Amino acid sequence: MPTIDEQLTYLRKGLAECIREEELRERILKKGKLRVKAGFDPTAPDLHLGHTVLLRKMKHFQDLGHTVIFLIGDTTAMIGDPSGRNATRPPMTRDQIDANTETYKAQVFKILDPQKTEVRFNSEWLDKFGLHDLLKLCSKYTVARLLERDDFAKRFRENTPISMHELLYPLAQAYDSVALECDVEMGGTDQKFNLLVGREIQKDYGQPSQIVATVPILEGLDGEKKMSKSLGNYIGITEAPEVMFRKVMQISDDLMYRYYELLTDRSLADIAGMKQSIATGQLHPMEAKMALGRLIVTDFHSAEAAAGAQEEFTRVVRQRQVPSEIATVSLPEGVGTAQGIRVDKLLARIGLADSVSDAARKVKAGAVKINDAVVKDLVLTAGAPELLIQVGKHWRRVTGA
RNA sequence: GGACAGGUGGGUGAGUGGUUAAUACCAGCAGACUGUAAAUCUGCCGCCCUUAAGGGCUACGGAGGUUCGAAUCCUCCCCUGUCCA
Repeated sequence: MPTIDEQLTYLRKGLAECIREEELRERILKKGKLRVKAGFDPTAPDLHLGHTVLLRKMKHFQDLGHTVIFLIGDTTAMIGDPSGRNATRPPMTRDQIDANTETYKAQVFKILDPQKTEVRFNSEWLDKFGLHDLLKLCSKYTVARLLERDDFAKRFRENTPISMHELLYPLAQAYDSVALECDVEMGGTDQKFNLLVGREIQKDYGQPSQIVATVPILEGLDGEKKMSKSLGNYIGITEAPEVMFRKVMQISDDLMYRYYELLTDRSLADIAGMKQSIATGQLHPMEAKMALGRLIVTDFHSAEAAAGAQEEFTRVVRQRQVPSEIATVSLPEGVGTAQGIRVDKLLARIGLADSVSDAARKVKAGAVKINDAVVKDLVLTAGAPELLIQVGKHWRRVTGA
């Protein structure tokens, strides 16, 4: 067993903040096995690398023998965390939640140890929560304190609406910690306020205050906004090796170091050294980025898959050769005319364009290649048994022409 | 309950009767360049019909109305905010 200092060093690495570390030390020494919670929204079961920053850290707690509680906020999801735009969401059916939970498990256990993980739902206690309970909970906190939260403060200042139930979100989340008797709650830095409310509320319910550990929010592929599915700047952990690898290669050099730090086990010293080598020209940034791609693909697939993904990237992207795997579709109905095949309609039908109009625009822009020749005419007259179509970086093979 | 202000395309945000499918910026897509990095440059950026020229439809919170013509004017409704009670 590592010493307490070694344990703390292990846990601290990659944390944005730990409130408070002394308490964490004491708690570990006193209690040994801690209960570490993090909450997840049941509406978004598709995990991406942004989520894995937190999951990796949770795994570190498990590595030291602690219990991780993977909390699915099925009831709080009806409120929606106020940082989101749509404040109220329709309730989900039990079936939907269960299905999403299974999806979650399949993904989460790529990182977490199932033996040391409790999967829980906050409907377990929040569904029984009556007005009396709610009033008691509300009496423990003040409006002024709630309005300290960044986004509430901003919206209040800018006179944008804040609905009553949104104010309840941090309290409900805090109560989860009471119900689960958490020792530690983890979340992204954007969760800091909610996590701190948990500390206060636990005290009011006669429990020791949880330690709050936040992880940085991972920037998306654009390097600006946080990684999210709705922004489309994500790498999903169930994506194909080739896709993951290509997406990694898309990120900027600056972002690469950040990804190394938050998504791999490379030490900070290592990363600094790599940065230095690149600055002096000893290491090509592309090599470093490909190494990152291999690490990430290996985590979610395998080393072989990673090597294959890199080969594919080299062949398709760098050498501009035809991808080894191209989706094959048969020629859809209604795209043929007496003169030939209507390329715009074809592209729209097989998903290479958003609409027929969009497809026509792409053809006009010279972005469409069929059998390696740029398409200039909307009507394709040449009768080939098979069409190899390329629109930018998207490919399709069409049979039955 | 009263007075006032506002609701425009994925986002921000112009536009106060026609020449506006709607300025600009961001995002997005495609092309050039390249390490499919960044930066830069170019084109595109509602839907449908038409090989093309061109045509049709839908759109500025919702519903009506005025007008040859409305995002722009009027009425009612919905939503948001401010002030008063």
